[in-house]
Amino acid sequence: MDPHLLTTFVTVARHGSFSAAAAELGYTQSAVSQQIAALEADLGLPLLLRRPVEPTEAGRRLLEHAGPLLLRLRAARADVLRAAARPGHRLRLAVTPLAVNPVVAARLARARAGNPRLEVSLHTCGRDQAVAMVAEGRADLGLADGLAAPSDPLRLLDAGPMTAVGVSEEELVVALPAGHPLAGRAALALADLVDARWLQTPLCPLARLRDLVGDGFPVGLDYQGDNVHTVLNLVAAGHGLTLLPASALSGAAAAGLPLAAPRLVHRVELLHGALPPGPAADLAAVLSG
Amino acid sequence: MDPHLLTTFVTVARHGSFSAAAAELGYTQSAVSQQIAALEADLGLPLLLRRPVEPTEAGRRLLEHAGPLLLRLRAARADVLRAAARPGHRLRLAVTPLAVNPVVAARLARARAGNPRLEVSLHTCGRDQAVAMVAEGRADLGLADGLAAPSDPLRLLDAGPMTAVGVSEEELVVALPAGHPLAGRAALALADLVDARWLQTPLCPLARLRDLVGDGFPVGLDYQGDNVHTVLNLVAAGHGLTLLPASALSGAAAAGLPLAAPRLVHRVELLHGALPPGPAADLAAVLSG
DNA sequence: GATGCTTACGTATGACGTAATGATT
DNA sequence: AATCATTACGTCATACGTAAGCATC
Repeated sequence: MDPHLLTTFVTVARHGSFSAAAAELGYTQSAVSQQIAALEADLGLPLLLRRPVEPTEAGRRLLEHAGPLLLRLRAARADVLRAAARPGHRLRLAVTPLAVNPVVAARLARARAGNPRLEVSLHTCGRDQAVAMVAEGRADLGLADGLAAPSDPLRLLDAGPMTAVGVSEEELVVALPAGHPLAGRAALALADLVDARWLQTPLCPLARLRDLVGDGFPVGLDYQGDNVHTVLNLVAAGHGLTLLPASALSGAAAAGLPLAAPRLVHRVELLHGALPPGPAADLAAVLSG
Repeated sequence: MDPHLLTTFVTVARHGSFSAAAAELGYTQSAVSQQIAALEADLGLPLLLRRPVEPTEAGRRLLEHAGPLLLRLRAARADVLRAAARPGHRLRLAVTPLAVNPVVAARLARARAGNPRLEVSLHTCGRDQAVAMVAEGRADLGLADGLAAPSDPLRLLDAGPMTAVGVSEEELVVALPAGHPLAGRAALALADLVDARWLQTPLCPLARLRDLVGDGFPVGLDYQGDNVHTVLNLVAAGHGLTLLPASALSGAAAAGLPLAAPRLVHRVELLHGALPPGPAADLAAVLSG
């Protein structure tokens, strides 16, 4: 169960080919073959079917473990090195699309005003990627957002010991077309909307909604993108409903109605590993309020 | 960052001695010295101070990562092997002290009645140990209990992909001496008790309580044991209060008052890894109701 | 017959043990 | 002086590359 062999295994499984994996990893075909053979001998089980190359049942289980395992290994190394590295003025933040809300943006401005030498760059990415970037040291801080019950933490990918502190919790609103039959109400209960058509977007994943509330929420349209204006235009055109933080709807093409029950909020959390005193720690302190 | 070297590192750190670690691991002193040197060279940092042998700051960070990492590695291996192993009739359950409540015990009886060949053994241990035992395949199923908000999952140690399903949620009561000034009330709010003295026990860890409710809950007495009768006698004698599932107080020396707010429950979860069809899967199905 | 995985074999790297060296109490 | 970690060196295992073999499309 050498991580080296595990890396090779996941690469082979991803490509469905020994030779392609060998090319990516800088090995010969033969070496990859030997590594897979060694892993299979170690476990006493075949992990891959050949021709076509695809994982066996045991292989699929191992794949489920291998990804997180290798991530944590990289995270451990990065965390140790980061704790020892001398802090700089250039800070990279990994942010999810809706994490930079007015509260966060204002705090960021305050931090920059307090330290003019600070150079900040924001990199938008998905939630798991943000966690991975912080864990692996490719970002100094992370800001991740998501749906949660009030004062409940987000369920983030576990990449080992990492700090996650709540930064803001904001009201969620149901975005729906201006002419929608329910658009006149003062507030909406999610229970009344389980049978409506919903947008499936990374900004409001229906799987998470079902997880929190229960079954239902049929998919009206799947939008693989994180542009709020696009989402609102899709909502306005009747493709489906979605949930957004209230601040994301200012001057929008769609109506936004507060969510009555069950009570859910849009939560933003700040992520970071070990932070030696320095600009990164200062920024983290300002952002977490 | 070879797991091999990581294992050696944690062993050395635990013993505070290269030679003792070498003896435990079956290496020579020299080999251990070389392994630590290799790890330090790989990271470019000293991890241990010598004479006396104790971790540096970087070493402490690595230690935090190494334990869970090695656990997940063993868990991955165990999970793959378990999925392939032929199921037997002897099932080992890792259970935390309060996990076997009347509901669980009744379901276990039902399962045994339904399959007379079933041989079950229960092994009591702490929560993290229970997770580790299931993850590493030293137990077929696990039953873990803890405090949680209603229908919230327990926060268990993450040892990789593992199934955790709720089995029972039960009312919590505040155990207090029969003559206590509050003992006459119908129910109690936790907020009224943050300044009372509390028992610190594995059955009701105050850290978890503070995590869920807020600061306070000063320690009256620390009891390192899991015997409910002992706890109730300590409560009756006025050493401090504690929370227990209602069913644990039948015929007790202390009074038990229902908890009004904030609403917390005693939750039991069933843990298992990959379960091929067989007695283990059948038992899991019965236990999860 | 071409493509792609496996096997055989030679080489080189490195991991451990023995034994000598050095440091600390 | 005794204890314990480090360094030096010899040996053995193993991991990779080259090249030949073999199965599948």
